[in-house]
Amino acid sequence: MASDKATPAAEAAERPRARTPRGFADRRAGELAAERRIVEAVARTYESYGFEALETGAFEYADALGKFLPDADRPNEGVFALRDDDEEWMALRYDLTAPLARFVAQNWETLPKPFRRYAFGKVWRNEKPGPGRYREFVQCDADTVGSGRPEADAEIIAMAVAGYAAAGLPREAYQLKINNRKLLNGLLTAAGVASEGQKLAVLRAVDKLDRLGLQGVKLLLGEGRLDESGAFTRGAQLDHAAVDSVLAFVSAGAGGREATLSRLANVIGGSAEGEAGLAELSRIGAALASFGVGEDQALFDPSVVRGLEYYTGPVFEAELLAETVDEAGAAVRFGSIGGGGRYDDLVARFTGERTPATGFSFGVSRLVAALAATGRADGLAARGPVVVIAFDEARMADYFAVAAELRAAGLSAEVFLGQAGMRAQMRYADRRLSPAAVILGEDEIAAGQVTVKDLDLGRELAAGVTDNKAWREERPGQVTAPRAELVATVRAIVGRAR
RNA sequence: GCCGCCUUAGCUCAGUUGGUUAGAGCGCCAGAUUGUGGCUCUGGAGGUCCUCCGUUCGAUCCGGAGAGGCGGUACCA
Repeated sequence: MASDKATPAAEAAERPRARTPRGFADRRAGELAAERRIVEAVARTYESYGFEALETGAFEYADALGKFLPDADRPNEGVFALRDDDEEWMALRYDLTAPLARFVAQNWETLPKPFRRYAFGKVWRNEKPGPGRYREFVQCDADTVGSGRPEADAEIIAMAVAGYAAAGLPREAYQLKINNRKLLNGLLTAAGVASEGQKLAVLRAVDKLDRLGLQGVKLLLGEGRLDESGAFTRGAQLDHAAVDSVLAFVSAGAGGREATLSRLANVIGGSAEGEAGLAELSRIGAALASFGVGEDQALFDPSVVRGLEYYTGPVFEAELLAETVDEAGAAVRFGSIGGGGRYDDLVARFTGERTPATGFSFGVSRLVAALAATGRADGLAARGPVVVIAFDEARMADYFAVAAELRAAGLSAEVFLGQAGMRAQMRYADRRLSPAAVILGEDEIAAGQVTVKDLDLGRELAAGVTDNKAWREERPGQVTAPRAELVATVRAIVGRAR
């Protein structure tokens, strides 16, 4: 502390501004509880399918994440990176799949194969944040490494569906769409598109189908598209015949899985790769049926492509269907609440050996937001503890004894530790959404009693009360019992709270 | 990254044609009510008017640059 007084303005200028970093969010008890419920439910589901838990560190060496980092101050965009003591670039993981590939490569010899694991945790992306789009969020992944069978893909899909159910998402609220990269690849090859860059541009164009519609995608497949802001996006430069066959392909969805498959067979142009993709989807479909996954939950949709380049075959995406609006009444699109696919080349980056792998990533943070928006986050506000009113400085020991007694009985309880009158303490308990307050004043102590107030009952009755004096004198939901019956009395009241 | 709009109290927003004490509603704190949540009434606290530079006797207001937010677009291994 400086002894001479700085001017108030100078002092203020030195103070840091209290603010959350861009794209990061503070999350409070209610949201955390909802998230924990979801993660636990999903983890239990994955374990019931025989997947084991795995945790890896938040940082990975940047080369393990597949980033090429030049000797510049700033490594590639998209990740948060820093240089370790030994000059090695380390980066916060941007998903849970790349760390898995690293782990599998490192421990391949000793792992039971196929290796099936689930993992949950935070991932970080250094990207432009937006509504429902953060730079730090939680994912829950399940992957099977070492099995190329389509049944492994089907199992992952069935598990994802079971996970959403366990998380409390109603089945009509979302759809899981399945496609195979091999179909479009084969179609493009048959149409004479050889360049990888062009194929990638086609994938990007198809990815925008939900936003731009068939017309927009048509432009992006050909010359390019001029958007409302005046910016021009160069297209994939396909010729008319190729554009038409891609559009026919992405429009071949809808209907049951079998129907979609037979429709796709007519539009993929008869390439070997396309046929292989079709055969895989057919086996996935058969397996899904035996897993009991309904046609309305998981369907084949040729318009699903997924952005990640490393997918080599089947790709999946879970999309929230429910229409939701924000506080201002504007429509909110949550986009995908999970996705995944087969990535047979990822482990090979480390080992040089092609290792089949498939997995699904569950967007936990998105799902919490989605459940809240669909009004299914039953009370995102967390319930508070039983509050023991601190009446008298000299009696603090009694209050702590009451709280300890309640805790020993398995109830959450706390003694009010601020400096405030009883009115403010009641208001505190009200705001914490506490189910009950324990009042132990001079009168109660003298009489060997304790007063317990049912705050939920008061909350219900408060709406109809117009006179404060009457409200106070009625003391709704308040009971005074012998001190020895404290726990039973509180329990009777708390038991009624949700 | 690029384009457009925006930034005044904790929140939602007025306002100042450049001038001395910048406002409202809600929220917050206290009292009315020596020991009781809501309503009502009374009082109170809370602002570098996003930041820096420039123009000016004087800038929250005008000009420039930057930051942050929102929307669109691109990218997303």
